[in-house]
Amino acid sequence: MDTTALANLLFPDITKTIGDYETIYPPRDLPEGAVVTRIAPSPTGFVHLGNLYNAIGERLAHQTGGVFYLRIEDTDQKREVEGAVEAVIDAMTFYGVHFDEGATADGETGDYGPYRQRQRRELYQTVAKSLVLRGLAYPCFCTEDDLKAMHEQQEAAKENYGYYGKYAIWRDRPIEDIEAELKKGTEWVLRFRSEGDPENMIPVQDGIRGELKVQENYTDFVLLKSDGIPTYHFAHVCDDHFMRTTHVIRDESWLATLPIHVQLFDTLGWQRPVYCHTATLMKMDGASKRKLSKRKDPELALSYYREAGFPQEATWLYLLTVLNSNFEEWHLANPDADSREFTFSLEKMSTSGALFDLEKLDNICKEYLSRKPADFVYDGLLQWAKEYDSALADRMTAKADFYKAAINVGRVSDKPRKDYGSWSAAAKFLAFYDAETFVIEDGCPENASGGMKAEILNRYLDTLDFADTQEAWFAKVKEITEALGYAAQPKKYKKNPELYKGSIVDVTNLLRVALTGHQNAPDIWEISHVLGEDETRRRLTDYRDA
RNA sequence: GGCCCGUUGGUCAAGCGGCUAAGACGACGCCCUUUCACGGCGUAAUCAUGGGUUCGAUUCCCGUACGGGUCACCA
Repeated sequence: MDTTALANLLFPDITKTIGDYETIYPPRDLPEGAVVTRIAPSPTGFVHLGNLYNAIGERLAHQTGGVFYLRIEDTDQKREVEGAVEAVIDAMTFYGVHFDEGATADGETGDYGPYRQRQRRELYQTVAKSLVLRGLAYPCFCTEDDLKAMHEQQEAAKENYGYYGKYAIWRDRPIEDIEAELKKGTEWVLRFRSEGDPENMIPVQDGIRGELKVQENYTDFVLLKSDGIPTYHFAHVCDDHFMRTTHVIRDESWLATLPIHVQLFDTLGWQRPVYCHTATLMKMDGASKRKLSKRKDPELALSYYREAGFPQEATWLYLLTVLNSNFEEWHLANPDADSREFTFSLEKMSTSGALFDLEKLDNICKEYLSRKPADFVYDGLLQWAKEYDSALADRMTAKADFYKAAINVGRVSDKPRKDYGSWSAAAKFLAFYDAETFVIEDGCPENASGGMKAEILNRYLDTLDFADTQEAWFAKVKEITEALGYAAQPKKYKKNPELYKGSIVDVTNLLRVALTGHQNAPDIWEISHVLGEDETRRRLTDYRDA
């Protein structure tokens, strides 16, 4: 076979060589050990948790004086959605992920571009042509139906699926046949001519998993699709070589095609990057685990967390505890330190698929928010509200001091409350403070309902004096409690329930429901002072008369 | 079906040949407490399984089971 003739037949317009590109994209001038990595999403409009998960590469890159960039894998035009690139950048920016180079909303920055694969067509074709020249690639004119029939045949014969051996019908065709098809205008793909033997096991060093042994690839996989655009496999190898990527961090589902990638790097004589295959986040489905699914699981979408309003930094705290097994310990020892001060290491990454634990996320967020000053919480909530609850945003803006005071209840203490872990939960929790959103949600405690309700509230209203200190106020509550036949100490009531109508818990909970609509709410005295005397009296009276 | 990856308590996990097998979340119990919280203390684990290697395996090797992933001109 005259490979030069074939190469020119297939790629008449390609005049550059691989060597030219080596000059265009020289090795990066970086310190020893610097990590160059990236995230490489496809612009489907769906930004998922995994994208953020793999953005952990940023920390690795910046911690070593390396580079973190964004590449857009838009080789599948069918799946592309308008505005998807902006969505990725927006989501990453929201979570504080910073790119040193790569695609931007309206263009790109950096010397190793273009960073959108479809704009790198010439580069891929140049590499493809060189492979044809070396006799390592050839055109295949099979139709989709041909391939389907082949697959069925293999299934029936219980043979391995794929384009190989006797099934690789275009592998050794004479150039005349190829020319004839080309003349007819038949669509073709470019396939890699694999010399691999499935008996050979290739050792691959994985940055997370250690030494892996993969079977050598024996199928003639597709390099270039019929539209001349590369498959993921080919684009990945060309790009990560010429963009001088040192570490490829990606989901473990790519482990299955690792043999192809390794084979490509090796035959092109390029140094393989360090592959780092992360474990897939799982979810419980009935009794079994399964991969988080785009269709079934809303929590796979990154927007889910933003909408729910989990604070960005706290979301990272959770992700980091899942990603790096020694992070949690570090964070416990340095609760106020920025998570970026933590030295991230690949070796500490988990290799088995973890169940995504929303409960723990919530707990981490609660802990995080409880340590923040009221102003911070106010700002965060307001920002969230502007996007997802404009009515709340308006109220917060109109009554900023009031909302700050409400947020501050139970906060200034060495044991701050942990009432909410997300902005949406905060919005719900704080609703009772504002007269505009106040509703009674819980019932009155049993021992205080009926006849005693009005009695208790009347007595309380009579003695209520906003000038009282918290101590004086509580002394009065106790007086009322005892005067009406309730035990001032819950313990006493527990011991002799027959001696009392109930305990102080019933009395205070009644007040709590009247003022907040809930049996679970912070300190009554503090709340009252946020509400002000008029509103406090109004609520107590309304509840008495209800 | 082929190939690949994984398997320590309900969940996340530490452990990298010798330990009473950390810690966190959740659960439960107790305590603190003038209410709601917060907090403190405590309870619960035959490291999937069989066989090696070794004086000694949760840790190393092989098999089995189970779980997951992947076998496209999608990434």
